[in-house]
Amino acid sequence: MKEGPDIAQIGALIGDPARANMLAALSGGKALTATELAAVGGITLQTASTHLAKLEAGGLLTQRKQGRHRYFTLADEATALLIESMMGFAASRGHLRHRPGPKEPALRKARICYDHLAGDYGVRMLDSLVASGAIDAIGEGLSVTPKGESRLQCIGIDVSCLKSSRRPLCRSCLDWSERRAHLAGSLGKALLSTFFDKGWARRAAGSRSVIFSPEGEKQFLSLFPLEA
Amino acid sequence: MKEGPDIAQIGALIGDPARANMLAALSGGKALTATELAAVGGITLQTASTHLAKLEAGGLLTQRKQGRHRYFTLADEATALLIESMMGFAASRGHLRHRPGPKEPALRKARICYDHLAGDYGVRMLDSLVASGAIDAIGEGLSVTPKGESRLQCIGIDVSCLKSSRRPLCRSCLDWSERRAHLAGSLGKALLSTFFDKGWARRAAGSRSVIFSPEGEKQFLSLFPLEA
DNA sequence: ACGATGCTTCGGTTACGATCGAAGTATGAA
DNA sequence: TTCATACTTCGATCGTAACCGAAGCATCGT
Repeated sequence: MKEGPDIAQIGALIGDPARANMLAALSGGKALTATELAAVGGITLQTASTHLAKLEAGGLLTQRKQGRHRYFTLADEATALLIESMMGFAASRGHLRHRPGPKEPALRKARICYDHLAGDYGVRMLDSLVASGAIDAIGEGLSVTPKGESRLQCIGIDVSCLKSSRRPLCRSCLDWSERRAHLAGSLGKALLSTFFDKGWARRAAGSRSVIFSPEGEKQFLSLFPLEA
Repeated sequence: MKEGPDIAQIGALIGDPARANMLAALSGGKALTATELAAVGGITLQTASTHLAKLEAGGLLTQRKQGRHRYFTLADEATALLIESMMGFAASRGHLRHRPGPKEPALRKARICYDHLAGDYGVRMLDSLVASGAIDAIGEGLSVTPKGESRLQCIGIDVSCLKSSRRPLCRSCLDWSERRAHLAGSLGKALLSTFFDKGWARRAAGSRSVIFSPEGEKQFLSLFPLEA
């Protein structure tokens, strides 16, 4: 049976706890240094260095050096999607990292997934966009309606401009905490950046959580109401 | 960093070569016995037994005993999708199982992916269905048009009947050999069974290849022509 | 030039898990 | 009952890879 691609290699790469923690941290979309990644992996810098070298050789990471720092990021969106889909799968099988206790409620509420909004708020946003007819959900796919295009324009997002990029405009991404889809793709990214720009939300310090300001939360909830 | 689901566990499960080979074999959709799986993994029966126990405990497999045999299958479609998406990812990073030589051309041409058709022919089928207007491809999603529904009726597939099942009708599945989408979901399954029923094609003995008869190939190609 | 910081490489230890031989259990056939 | 097949469990071996201490580069600040 020497046919087909080798799943075992990438499986083994993701299969080490230290590496898995690093990848999960990087799926927050931010570039991190080797030292930071060593911390999230719970290992020393030397060990982290060898791990990172393996991940890079395996095509999961890219690094760029900047001064005396080395910043690591996930290789591309496909890698981020793989990590996130494995998280969804693991959650569905009850493989939780420690105890299934209360966990981080803030993380379930709103967090970053690569470059877009996930968690309860991410799912709510997509639900609301679909319910109001701004996005068409056909089968597994999503597309922006003309109505939605003008509505997004009001929020300050130029959809036609996003369309010209090579990256898909809308993509649905399975949310591991909600087990439902939220909005990814360039539109998902644009929406989240808009929230940041308007000061409605900000990233938490050392985590993937997204924290809304009281005013931002009010705006967000009125902009994306739950269907009646 | 004790947040979120544990990717490392399933990563490690898939990360062992013997287990990965077993899973790849099972993603052919057929139930296999422990002895058969030991063969594809290249290990003894005892070792295979412990591997299979781990995979089952991890929620990747289910077994049902039948007489003195034990038949193993992938736990569900989500598992099959995960395996296949990892294959796609591995292929995109050039992780091939041995040498990237000529490989199995039959496997690239047509093979089973869980329960539907993949490979060159699988991709061609979806392309043709989209080009002829039988299936709408919106963003990442697929849906059958009224026109397509009547056309499929002629082949002998009752779409409205398939719609009533809980499983999604159309789903696109990334093909690792072609690096393009082919048709999965209940419609993909129905199409492949139809080909089998009509005697157009059959499964190869110990492989995931699908072999078309000369007559079946002719019918298939005329039914799903390439766009001009 | 000097030390400090960020990271890699080397060497050696350690631990985990994959592996198989042998023995044990279950089902079916004679 | 007896033997054969299909599989699991036990026990022991062995190899690999994760790990860290220490030393080696590279870059920056002063």
